[in-house]
Amino acid sequence: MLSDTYNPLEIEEKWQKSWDSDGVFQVHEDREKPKYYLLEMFPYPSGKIHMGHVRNYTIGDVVARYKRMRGFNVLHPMGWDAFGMPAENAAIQNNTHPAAWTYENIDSMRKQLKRLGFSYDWDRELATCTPEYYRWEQWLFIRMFEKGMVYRKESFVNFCDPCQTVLANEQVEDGACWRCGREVRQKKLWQWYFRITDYAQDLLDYCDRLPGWPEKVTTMQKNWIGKSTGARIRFGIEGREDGIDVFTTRPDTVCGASFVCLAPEHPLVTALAAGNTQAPEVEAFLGKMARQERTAKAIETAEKEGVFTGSYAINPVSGGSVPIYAGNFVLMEYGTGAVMGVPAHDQRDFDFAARYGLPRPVVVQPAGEKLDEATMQEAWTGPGTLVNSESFSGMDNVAAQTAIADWLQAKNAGEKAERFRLRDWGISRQRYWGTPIPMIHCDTCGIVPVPEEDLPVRLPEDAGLLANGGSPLGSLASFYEVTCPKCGKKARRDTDTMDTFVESSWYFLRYCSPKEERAIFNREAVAYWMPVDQYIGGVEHAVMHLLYSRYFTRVLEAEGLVDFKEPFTNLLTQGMVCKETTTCKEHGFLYPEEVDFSKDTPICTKCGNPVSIGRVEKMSKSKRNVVDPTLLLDRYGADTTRLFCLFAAPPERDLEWSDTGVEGSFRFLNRVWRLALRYQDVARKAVAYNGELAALSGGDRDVFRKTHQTIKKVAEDVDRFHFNTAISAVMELVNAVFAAGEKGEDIQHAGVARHLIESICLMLSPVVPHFTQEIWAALGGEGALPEKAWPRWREDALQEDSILVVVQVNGKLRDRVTLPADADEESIKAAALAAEGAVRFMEGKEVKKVIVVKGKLVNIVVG
RNA sequence: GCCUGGAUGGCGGAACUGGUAGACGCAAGGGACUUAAAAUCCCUCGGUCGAAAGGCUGUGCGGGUUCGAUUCCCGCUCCAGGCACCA
Repeated sequence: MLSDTYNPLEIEEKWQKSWDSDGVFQVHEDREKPKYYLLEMFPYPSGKIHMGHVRNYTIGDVVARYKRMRGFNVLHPMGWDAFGMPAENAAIQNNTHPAAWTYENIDSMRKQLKRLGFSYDWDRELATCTPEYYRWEQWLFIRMFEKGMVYRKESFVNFCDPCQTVLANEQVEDGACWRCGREVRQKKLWQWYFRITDYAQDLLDYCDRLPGWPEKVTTMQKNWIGKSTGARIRFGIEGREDGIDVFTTRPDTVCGASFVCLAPEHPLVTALAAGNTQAPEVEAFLGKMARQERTAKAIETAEKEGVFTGSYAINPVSGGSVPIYAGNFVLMEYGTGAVMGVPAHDQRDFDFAARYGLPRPVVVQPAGEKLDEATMQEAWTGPGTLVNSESFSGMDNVAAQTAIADWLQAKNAGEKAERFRLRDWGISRQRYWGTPIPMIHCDTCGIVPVPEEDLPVRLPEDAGLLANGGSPLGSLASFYEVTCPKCGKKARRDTDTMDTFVESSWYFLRYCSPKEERAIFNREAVAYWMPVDQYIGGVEHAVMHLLYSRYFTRVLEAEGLVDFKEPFTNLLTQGMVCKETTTCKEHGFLYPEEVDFSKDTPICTKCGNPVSIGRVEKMSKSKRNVVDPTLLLDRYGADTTRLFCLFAAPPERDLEWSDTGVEGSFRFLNRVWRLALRYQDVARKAVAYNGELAALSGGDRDVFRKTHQTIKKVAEDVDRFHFNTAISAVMELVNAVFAAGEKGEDIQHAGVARHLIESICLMLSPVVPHFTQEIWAALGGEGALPEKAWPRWREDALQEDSILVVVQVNGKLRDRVTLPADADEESIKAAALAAEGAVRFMEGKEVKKVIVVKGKLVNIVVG
């Protein structure tokens, strides 16, 4: 029996316990059933779940439960992306240990997720900060090192001298340290890199073989990899034996080069300036560059500037001499770290030449136009015929690209070349809370990996964090003092940790056998479960995380550990949950509960100062524009919270949070509850009707038809992840039943009533599992609802008796006619031409054309 | 700056392959029930003209293709995400 009122908190706890003790969501490899691996991006354990998590995991849970009802053996795991900077920041702020802080957060977040009733197999839970997890990451790192997939090189980091610490890009605000506010400089450090560029071509090729991914994501990845074809051209240097290799996509314009520009870090810059009058200026420029932020955004928005090195380069085709500059718009990591400047045919070069008064010779003349160096307002980047280009003059510029590259190759001064924008993946972090890099530096033997039997290299738990945010590992002798595994002499352990993207690049494999102690994963388990059938997570991960995971899978494939290259067959990128930010002058970003919105101007509850309302942005802990779902859980329960998240917007769309509307979802559940109450007595004794529609009449017929139509619609909508419209469809069904009752056409047939309530329970069970289970049980339904089969619909029960045809005249709606469902085209046309509303607009005009869309619309064209 | 998306009533959204724009829900207004309130139920609800019937207009802006465009094409504007050390 159902209680008179819907009491979510009681019901939810009861069924969660019941499912838990029955092990309903535990899964094992089962060859009898088709497998389905559903994965949601695991969370960083920040302490509290936020609406973004609730949304992401609700979407995943609905799909997991739906697939299970459709007969799949569903793997649906959850865990924690537990290493990362916030733990260190919190540790400094609250004087706790990152580990203690992290594990506490995991405990409280696990509780919250459990309250939401997600169908996870909690036996598979993992946390990346445990030695059981990261030892396999270290093991893999060493294998990659042995295969040459890992190397070291010098590169720059943001460094704050007063704090003596490396800063993340996020920790640099307008070129200054977030902690002390002083200017940040670029410091060179030796760092570890993964050779992801080895796979650039393969990662690119497979972007077109991922039909289950949104095209926008593969497009973004293609652009990120950024393949370009062109040529490497070697310019000579006056007075020197060596030369400068430039990469260009426009070898056809080589004779139009009026300068060569090097990246500031290019090794030749100081060498070329040495001993000439430009030396001091070059030095000043490099000093300035060392203070400039190195994010792509900063580089590309900064004004193009450069400095003459005092040396000249020799054009290998024209033999001309051009000045060599160093410039802030040339990236050392891309191409060769040097470009040739062709102002007439490249806008960036045009701007640079304008600033430094460099000539801009025209070498490509477009058809029907005459470019003139003196009067050009912008670069010409289109096609044309080569001029002033030695023996290549008169040639079509596209043909010349190959011709010039071939010519250069013959002269040993260049060749055709491909370049990728993608750079190798730098993974060294000068931080504490991460996976220790399992390497030892020995003065005698060089770099030696930690022997496998010594893994894991554990993070020392007694390390006290430094107030400035620096890693304690570098000054913790008990950690770094080791003996060399090769020669036994004193050596130093690597004190850097890995980028946390490394952990998330293979966790999906570990879920298949999370407790495996002898290997990174159990190969049979991985062979059964992988690849992930459906991966769900925020769009913000469209490039980096997903690309790194694809790369890791390739590395493992090359190692022979897995036999597939792509980890995720289908991808759903959900939109972000956004909210406006609130800032107080004194206290910075404020949580919504720290703002008093009751006055005309919002007030900071800490100091009483007015609060300024900022842009609507992705909810994030650092911006504090987060909504705490526990408030909703306490008030409405998990089912209403889940229902609202799905109903508010389709998954791929961003969701601007508003508190209103949750009430409506709660109201809907209460409405369904009352519907169940109304029919429970008759339905409990009945068997669900499963006969022909034709055998029913009146309200029974309408309700039965509407129920089947709804079953069909909901299945179709869930299949394409349109949960909001699926829910709307059930709302319409419920409304129709109530409306029929109002009209005196209430359900008479007990079997139809039972079929209705059962169908609603089954259809809504992935969304509101506790609620539907309670009603199901009240009808006398046995067992766990999540284990039942998805309802089927009868084709004969979908048939309407009549159709509504819209009548347009010249594309404007003029009338509607109702016709028998089997009306043929001729009778539809005749009815439309006779429709009163249409006739008025046809008077005195000639009917030129009649377009009939069968069963839907007639458009009469008159003139 | 570059790459990728998005924009529809007061609000969230719907319209699946070009075919009734605004389903479903929120908010608002009116009514019923109630001593009253809550809950519930019913009605109205893009703008504009009109007493009504009905007309005109309307999917960020400007063009185009089409019998017909929220949907396709071209050119913009604004917003969001990513840009390699936030995750």
